[in-house]
Amino acid sequence: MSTYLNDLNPNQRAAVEQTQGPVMIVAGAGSGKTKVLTTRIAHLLNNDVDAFRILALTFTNKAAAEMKERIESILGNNESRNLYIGTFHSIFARILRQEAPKLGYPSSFTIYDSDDAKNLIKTIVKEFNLDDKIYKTNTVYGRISSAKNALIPPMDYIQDKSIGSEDARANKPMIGQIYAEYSKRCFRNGAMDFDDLLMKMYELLAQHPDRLEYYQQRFQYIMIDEYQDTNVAQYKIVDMLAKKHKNICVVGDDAQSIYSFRGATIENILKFKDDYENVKVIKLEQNYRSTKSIIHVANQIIGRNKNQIPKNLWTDNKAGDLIKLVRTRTDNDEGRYVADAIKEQKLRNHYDNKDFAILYRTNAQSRSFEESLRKAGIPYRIYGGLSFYQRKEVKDFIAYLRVVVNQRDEEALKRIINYPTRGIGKVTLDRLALTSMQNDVSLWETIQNLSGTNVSGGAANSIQNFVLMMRYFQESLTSKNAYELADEVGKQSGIIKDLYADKSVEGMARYENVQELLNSIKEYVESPNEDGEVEEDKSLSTYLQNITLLTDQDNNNEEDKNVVSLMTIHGSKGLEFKNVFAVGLEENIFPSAMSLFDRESLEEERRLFYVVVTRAEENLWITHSNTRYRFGSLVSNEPSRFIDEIPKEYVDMNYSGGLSGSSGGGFNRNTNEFSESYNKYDKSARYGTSKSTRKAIDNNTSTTSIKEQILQKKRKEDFEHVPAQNFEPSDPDSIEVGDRVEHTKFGYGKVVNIDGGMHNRIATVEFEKAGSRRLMLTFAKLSVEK
DNA sequence: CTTTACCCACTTTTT
DNA sequence: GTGGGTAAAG
Repeated sequence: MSTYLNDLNPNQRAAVEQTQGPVMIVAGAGSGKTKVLTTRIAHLLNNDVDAFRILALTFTNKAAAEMKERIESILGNNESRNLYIGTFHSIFARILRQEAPKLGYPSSFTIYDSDDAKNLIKTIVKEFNLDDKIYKTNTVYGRISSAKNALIPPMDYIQDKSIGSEDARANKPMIGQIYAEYSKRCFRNGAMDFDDLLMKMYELLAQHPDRLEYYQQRFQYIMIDEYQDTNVAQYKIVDMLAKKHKNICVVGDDAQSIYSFRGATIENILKFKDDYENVKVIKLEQNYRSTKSIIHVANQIIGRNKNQIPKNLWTDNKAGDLIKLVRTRTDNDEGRYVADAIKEQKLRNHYDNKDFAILYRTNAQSRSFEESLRKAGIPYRIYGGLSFYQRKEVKDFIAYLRVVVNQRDEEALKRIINYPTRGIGKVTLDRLALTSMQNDVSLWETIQNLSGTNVSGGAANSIQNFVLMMRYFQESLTSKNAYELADEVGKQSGIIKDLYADKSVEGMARYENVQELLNSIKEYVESPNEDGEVEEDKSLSTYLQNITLLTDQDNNNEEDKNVVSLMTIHGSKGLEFKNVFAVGLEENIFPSAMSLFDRESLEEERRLFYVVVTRAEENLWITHSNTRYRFGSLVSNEPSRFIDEIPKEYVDMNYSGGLSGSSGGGFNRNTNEFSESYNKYDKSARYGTSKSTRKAIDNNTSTTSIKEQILQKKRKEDFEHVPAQNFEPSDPDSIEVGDRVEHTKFGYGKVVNIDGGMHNRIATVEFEKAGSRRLMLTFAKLSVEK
């Protein structure tokens, strides 16, 4: 008998062993959800279920990769190769490649990312002679995307009265027409966008009963991670697939639903029980990740939300430290503070770089942290943001490859037809576009034969040469592997030469990026297939199919492992870190300015706050800055309302001790702003504590030690030092053991020891009232008594 | 036709 | 502060 079941608690084990019938697992943060899912799959395999019969869907590549890895390590063999584990998008893309002809698409269809999609929309808006101030690309794209995620095709969209009046009210009555044209063009270009991967999958199953039958039969066991984040399309597809065998297991946590902007509807998890008969509901409520303090704070926060499934998250872990609250003066100070704190923690508690994460609400906030970490010599990695494949030079190069594989891919063709510049300018392109539109053919077809166009002379000549070159590439498509062909493209097209010629810093970086792309293609060609597909095909087309849905974070270099992680809170879902810095806790940033108007989106922001708090295993810092640069100008933001929602007895305002002083850090109790917001909080405190969270506190056996901490903190606060009027910090390098020093907050004391290196000297100071403290001299602001 | 110089809109969050 | 788009200059 296998031992893997013994590692599970009773509820986890029940979830694993309940393999038949519909199961809903409500899994709180850190309750071992991934462990349950992976063990469950291993258990199925162990009980003679064929890997081919199992489908497991996740939302991110990261989650899918982790599941695969963990199943392999449980099984100790590569039986998992035949499993279908992946994101909704990548699994459906794989199926759609095989079924493409049924839908009229080529199996080598291109996948448009949102940039491609937006460019196409922009083109259409222009062709329709619409005002792009009214028909903003992002808005139109958003409308189309939501329609697709709700499985509304263009004709239904146009005919739907309520949608029509909604668009009319917004003064955008033509969106339906744009949507129709957009779909037509995607189809003609042999391209699907992200949303099509869902919608076309649905159409395949809905319109082809034999395919539905086939996939129902094939996927007898279906598991879905993060079910609270599914949208209507995902829901419908899964529902159809599972209808026959009804062995469907969904895992989710309504408290962590943070993707409604992408069409996710919390309804799906709430109504699951109505969709199937005899649904087994299993709750996982024991948290194995975080300290009691963190869990308590998290429960308090989420307790403020109205809409939720009642649950009681608890932990047996130690009480842990209080939440460290830090205010800084500027965003750069915030960056510096975090870098210094990481340095200090590493020295003091022997943490590795990988034990730290800096989590922010928007990608744009990463800059100040990048800068400070670089200066401090701390290695880091930014996840998300502009991924490698989205960089202009990489996209340009890939555009060549895309056209070689699929000539109809018009977005790619437009990128490269005059890159590097070959004398095919705007006027020429406009003429070509016009002819294409009149004849209703693709741009590629138009440029095959220029006789019907009014393009001539140098431009016509260039186009002919371009066409010849692309045809030449296409001829090698089957004879050359991906790397050989890509290398050829780089050289013949002139891209490499063009990039090499630019000797500026950015230009060199671009050149290196393209070289890196070529390297990765080479690696792809030389590495064995681990996809589970039995294909030794290393052609360019298979390569492209493999990368389009890879956003980033796939290059898990060993050397990259022990680094500080920077990412958005959305990106951090499912991950855990010993030390978490939740940064930029300011009104208009977090909660986002967009969310302040209605309760629902504010609650979603609060769930997001819940997510970031529950990422932390041991220590959680919450930082915010008085001022920061946004859109290039200085703005000042109020502290986030979420800060007030943390029970104040769990907050250590003095944590930043050494940082207090003019450079900010911690709450200065002389500014009454903070106590005001606390008074506000006190009045509403009762409403904040739900029954379930209160129970969690009562169950908390070692609250005493937390109380003890709170008492200690109170004692610390009992003294108040007013610095001398002429207080001026001394040069940190001049401070020696034995000096009598004054600190702005801790008062007078004596330096008893100094350790640490040249630029991060740490002094141990015995203060008369504040006791013994270890302070980093670079920012402690100590004045030596003469 | 290409390069340069300004202007603007941009910041939620992801596949 | 950036990147893309447009208008004028080369």
